[in-house]
Order: sequence, then C-alpha cells, then structure tokens
Amino acid sequence: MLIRQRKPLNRTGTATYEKGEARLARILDAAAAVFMEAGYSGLTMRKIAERAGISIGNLNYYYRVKTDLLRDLIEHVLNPYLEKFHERRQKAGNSPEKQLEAVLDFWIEDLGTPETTVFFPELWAMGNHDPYMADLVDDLYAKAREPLHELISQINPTLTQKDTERMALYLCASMEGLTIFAGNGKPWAGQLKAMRRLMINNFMLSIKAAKGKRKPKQPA
Amino acid sequence: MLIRQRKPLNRTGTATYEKGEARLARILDAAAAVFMEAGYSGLTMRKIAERAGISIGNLNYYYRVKTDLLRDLIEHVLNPYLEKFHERRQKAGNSPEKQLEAVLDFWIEDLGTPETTVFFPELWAMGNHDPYMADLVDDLYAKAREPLHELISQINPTLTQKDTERMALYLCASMEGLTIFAGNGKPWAGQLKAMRRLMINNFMLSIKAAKGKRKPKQPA
DNA sequence: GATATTTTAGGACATTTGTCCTTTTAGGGC
DNA sequence: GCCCTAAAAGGACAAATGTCCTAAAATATC
Repeated sequence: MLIRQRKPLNRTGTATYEKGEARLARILDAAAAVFMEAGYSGLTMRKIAERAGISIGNLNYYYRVKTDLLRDLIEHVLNPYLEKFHERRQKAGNSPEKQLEAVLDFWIEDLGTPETTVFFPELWAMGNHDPYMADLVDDLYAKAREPLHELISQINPTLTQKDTERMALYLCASMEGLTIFAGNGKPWAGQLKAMRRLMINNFMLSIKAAKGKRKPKQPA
Repeated sequence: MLIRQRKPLNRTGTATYEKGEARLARILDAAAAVFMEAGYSGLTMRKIAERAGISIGNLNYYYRVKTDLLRDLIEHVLNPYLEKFHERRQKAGNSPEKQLEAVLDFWIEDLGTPETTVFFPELWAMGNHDPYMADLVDDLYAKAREPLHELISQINPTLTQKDTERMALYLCASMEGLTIFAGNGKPWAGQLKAMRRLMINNFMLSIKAAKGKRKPKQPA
C-alpha cells in the first residue's frame, strides 16, 4: 500500500511504502540503541546499519546524510517524553500539591531509567557545540517546565511570574542534576527513592516559604 | 637542564628537558582548547597538534596513544578545580552558615564560566561509556562534596551521617544541574546571580528544616 | 502479467584519523 | 668540541567512516 508520494532519491528520513515506513522506524530504534551504548562519538552509520540488520547502502537510501538521521533520532527519542509528561499531568491528584508531587515523582523516577541516564547528558554535551541541538533541548525543557510553572503559582500565588519561573527552573535543574549521580548505574542509584523524597520535601518547603511580592490587589 | 631520566620512546606524557616539559603543558592547553570548542568527538590528534603549533609527529612523540593524552587532559583541567575548592574553603567566614554560603557562592559562580559549562557535561557523557572517566568524575565530586558534608552537619547536628550525605548530594546535584540551564551562553545565563540567591536561600532553609533522628545522647 | 518505482545489497571512493617510522635538528653533559 | 639523547618534522600506512553509484530484488499499480 502506498503511503506518500515522493521523488525517488534526494529525500531523507521518509518512506513511501509501509515496508519502508517500518524500516525507517527500526532504523531509528537501532540508532537509539547504538547511541545509548556508544554515545554520540560512537554513533556510526555502519553500526546503525548492522544493528538494524540492513546494509550500509540501504541505510544510505533512507538517510543520505548522517546529520538528518541524528536529528530524526533525537526527535524519535524525545517525543515520547513530552507525551508521557502531558498524560501524566492529567491523571494527577486533586490539589495542586498532589499534582505537583505526581509530576515530580514521575520526573525523578524517570531519571533512573537507562535511556534517560545516558541520553540526556549526551544531549547536554551536544548542545554546547551544536546550536540546533541546543535549541531542541531548550524547547524540550521549556515545555517540561510548563506544568511546574503553573502548579507552583497555584501553590504560592504571591509569587511573581519571574519568581515562579525561577522556582520552576530550580526544581528542573535540581532533578536533572540528580541524573548524573543517581541515574541508572550511578553510585547513588540505590538511593534514588530516598533522594526523591528528600527533594520533593525540600521543593515543597521552598515553594511555600518563598516570599512573593505580588498581591491580590494593588494598594494605592 | 635535565629534569628526569627516562628511556627514550615507550613513554607517554612525560618530558626530560625543561623545553619538553613546557611543550607538554602547552599540548594539554591546546587539547583543552580544542576539547572546549569541538567536544570529545571533535578532539583529534591533528587538531591538537595544529593548535599547539607542532607537527603530528612531534605530538606523537609526547603521546603515542590518544587515550593517554585524554586522561592527562582531564587531570590537567580537573586538578585546578580541586585546588580552588580547597583554598576557597579556608578563607571562608566564621560561622558554618557563612562558610557554606561562601563555598556555594563560589561553586555556582564557577558554573557560569565557559570552561565549566562546556567541560563538565562532556565529562558526564563520557562517564556513561567509559568506566575510567566515570570513576574520575565520581572521585572529583566526592571530594568536592566533603566541605558541604562537614558544614551541613555543623549547621544541623541532628542529622545522621546518611542524611547529611544525601543533603550534600542534593545541593551538589542542584548546582550541577543548573549548569545546563544557566551556564555560559545558556538561555538563563543572565539570571545566574538571581538563581544563586534563590538556591542558596532554599538550601539553607532545607538544611535547617530537616528533621534529624540523631540525638546528642541516646535515651534509655 | 507488465511496468514503474521502491527497497535492498554490495562495492567503491575520498577523506579523516590514530599510529608508526625515518630523518633531521637542538641541547645538555663531559 | 664531541657524543648522546631529547625534541621536532614529515611522510606513510592501515583502518574507519561518510557518501555515492550501480545493479538486483521486491512491491504496488495498472
């Protein structure tokens, strides 16, 4: 069954038949696996092809240029994160506190997975040398912080928008930093749950204790 | 003037004359510069040689194997950090609070430098694929956390050792995570000072509010 | 079933990269 | 001034890698 009309050659990351579509997905899966094992510097077209069970020629048919494969790979890995975050946000509890706790819970739990532990530090490193990657990462985190932002402002309405943003960034940075120490296979991995409790407690404390300058009605 | 006796060839990262010693240092400087610009994946022997103003043959005379150069490079960059942390720790204020504040102040300020912003994320990524690098990074952070550990336990003596360690890790992870967002050239770089204030305030709050289980004297 | 296009494989090529070898130059010890 | 080793340069080589080309096989469309 035909899926999309497209000129032969001169294309990248697209397939027209179902078979090609499936192969494309498997290529990106293989690329992700290689990336996790060997990192960005160890990500070669031949390794990807071998992992996907196809020839280099065939891989080159789908991706003429490695850069395109890399970009698709990043999106292929990152998209599920945003989806997971959005759906998790819905089925949170009732109060803003419970909701925030649910989001943070999920966030920190995710740090412990091998994918997140390996993938994100690599992204951070790439972001320092590749503006495209830097933008991609920034966008991702900006979207991931949105729920935090909203919930923080509900828990402590006296905070200005700027203070709320900074508080959200604080939480985000703290959790992401934990990846390095308590991520999968890291020295503190066994204490991830304890760290989660400690962090969330401290976050809540900080949010409530923060003295905001915003007032319900501006006094004359 | 002769500095060290050594068999010719079969050596790595060592020089015998002063000239060689100086060249060695310049090689590592050049390597650090290339590393910062291009990252680990862009670090090639030829780029390093070119940057150092020498031939590949000469670079190979000092480092037969790239791995050795990389390890020396890491140490060459990391050592100043430990030194700076130790000396900064001495000239801190009087009270434990002031001392801790000084250490954290310096720590977060350092995040904003181009070197730290670029170098550490690269180290984190390498640590996921290279056990040697992983150990090196772990050791570094363990040493960097020592002052935190001690000061935290002074500020809140009711905390058990484990709680103190976790609290230190919390501070450490939070600050390191901030690198990604407010490091040099990052979107939040302009708000690094504000974030520093926010973080340190919250850290102090968390340390003091933490309820420890340790008591001065065990009750019967 | 015939045809056109997608998909696949295999080889090939130029470039890059780590490493090695040989030769020349420089510098310290006597 | 002579000798020995360090320091430096340049070339060379094999392996790896991204990319391209051509031909065969598979597949949808008519």
